[in-house]
Amino acid sequence: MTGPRPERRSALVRHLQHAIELGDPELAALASLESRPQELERGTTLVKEGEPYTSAYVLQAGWVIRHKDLIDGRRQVVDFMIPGDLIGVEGSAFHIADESVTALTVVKASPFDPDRIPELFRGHARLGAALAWRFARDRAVLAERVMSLGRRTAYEKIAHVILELWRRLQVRDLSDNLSFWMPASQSVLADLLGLSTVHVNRTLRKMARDGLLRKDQDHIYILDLEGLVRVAEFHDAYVVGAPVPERLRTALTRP
Amino acid sequence: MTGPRPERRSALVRHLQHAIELGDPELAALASLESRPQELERGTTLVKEGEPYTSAYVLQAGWVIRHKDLIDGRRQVVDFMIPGDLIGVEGSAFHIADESVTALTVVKASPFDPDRIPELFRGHARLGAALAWRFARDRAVLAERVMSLGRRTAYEKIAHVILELWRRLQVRDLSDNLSFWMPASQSVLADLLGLSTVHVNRTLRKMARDGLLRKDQDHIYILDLEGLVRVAEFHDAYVVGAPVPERLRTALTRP
DNA sequence: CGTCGCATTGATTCCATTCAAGAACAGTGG
DNA sequence: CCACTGTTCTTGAATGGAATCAATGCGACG
Repeated sequence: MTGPRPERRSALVRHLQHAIELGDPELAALASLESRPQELERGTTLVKEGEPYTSAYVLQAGWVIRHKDLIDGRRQVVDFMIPGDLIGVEGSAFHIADESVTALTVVKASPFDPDRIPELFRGHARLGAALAWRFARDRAVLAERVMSLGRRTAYEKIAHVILELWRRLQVRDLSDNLSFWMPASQSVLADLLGLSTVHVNRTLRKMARDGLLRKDQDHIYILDLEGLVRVAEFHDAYVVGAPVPERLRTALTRP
Repeated sequence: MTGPRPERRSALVRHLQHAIELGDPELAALASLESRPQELERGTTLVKEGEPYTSAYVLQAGWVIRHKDLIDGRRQVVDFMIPGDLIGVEGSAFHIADESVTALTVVKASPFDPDRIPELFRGHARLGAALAWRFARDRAVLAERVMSLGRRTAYEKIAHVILELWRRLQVRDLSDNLSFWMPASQSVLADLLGLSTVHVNRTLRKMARDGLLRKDQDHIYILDLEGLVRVAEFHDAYVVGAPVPERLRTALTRP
């Protein structure tokens, strides 16, 4: 209801800690990444496809998209990034960016040097593990997106992303009960789901008529959770909200 | 030309070493994963969506697919896995599998206990880094698949996967010059690209007429590499074949 | 108050699907 | 060695889901 809301404690720490138990040295290392957030205006390009990675960021507030573009203008949004996400960490593993990253809203982000990542790996095995877990989780989300793009109908696609976003936000305490701030236009949604804007509009309308969900300027209201889950065949348990196996969570606690 | 070909040295070691310099202890640890390969017949399910992970494997020979299925039978192939890939490592990070893994051919695979992964992380930071790099690279490949599924035409989709596979195989010495063993039927290809079998067939035909590529029972022959690259807007440099930044490759060499 | 981005709706077109059915193989067993 | 059977590949015809083209409404903003 309230638009972007400031987090109390660090969303980054909170969700990495969900995966791996972190000790004081790790927390200190992370804290140093989160200093001096910059404010970036909507539309700012943080990473540009085809160019070298420059800075990396911890996203503190606002939404950002990863996207790829074809020369003739076709655009594919690969994923949304929400507060707590790391932008441009891949810079530690690749020279050249394979996706662009663009601010969808005004954004607060703490820049840091991606060259420090390997250093973190060396000094803090637990952070390395947490980061690997994170990459694996991202991969799982993308695999689900592939399923949507390849085999789901427009109606099912929309149902599925909405549920996915809802859960991702919920895990970070960024959603109200059955509604959340969603600053993506129908056209952005279209580019995420491989549809045309017009068709997204029509489908959204239909879903509202069917009493499943409603979307206004920048909020989503889930009207029939059960219904959406059924339509989308949404299985949350083993992706977004999956608990991390104990053996991994604590395996590195005593080095 | 020759069907599946046995690798001289371990494909797993070869490609992890591409990312991170490994020392003797790491090599020893990996060697222990690659013992006693089992032979599995075509169609064997190694991992089943919705069920707990059991064993993990190092794929030694043959092709395997990761796929997801909807209740009404629609199927999406998420990715191919080729010799040197690790099957079911996610088992260390998740309880329940979100994808099925099925053998597309007769397969040789070395089973190992996924619970050993966290242990590897602790004992060998470099392996942890290599694994993280691997997840990141998988994610990049999937992002490119998302682009294909969302915004490319059938013609472009096929051109793109073929090039992607060609490069992935090449990096592991599994392709001949401009042709490679490709044991996926048109129907599997269709499920990968979000198309119908019929349309894959027609498009493949057209691409052959246009002199771009030819596919027979289980081989792909690239006839016009330049042409394919142009059609697909294929940028290899920053995904499959990307060199790993020196700072990461060697960052952990002296702990 | 005009402009610009976003949402909405109608009309038309098209890429890809579905349905159908025959051909080409590969593997199996008599 | 050859019928028998089951995939996989091919091609034609009809249908359909989503795209494109086009036009209007509407709220935010300088």
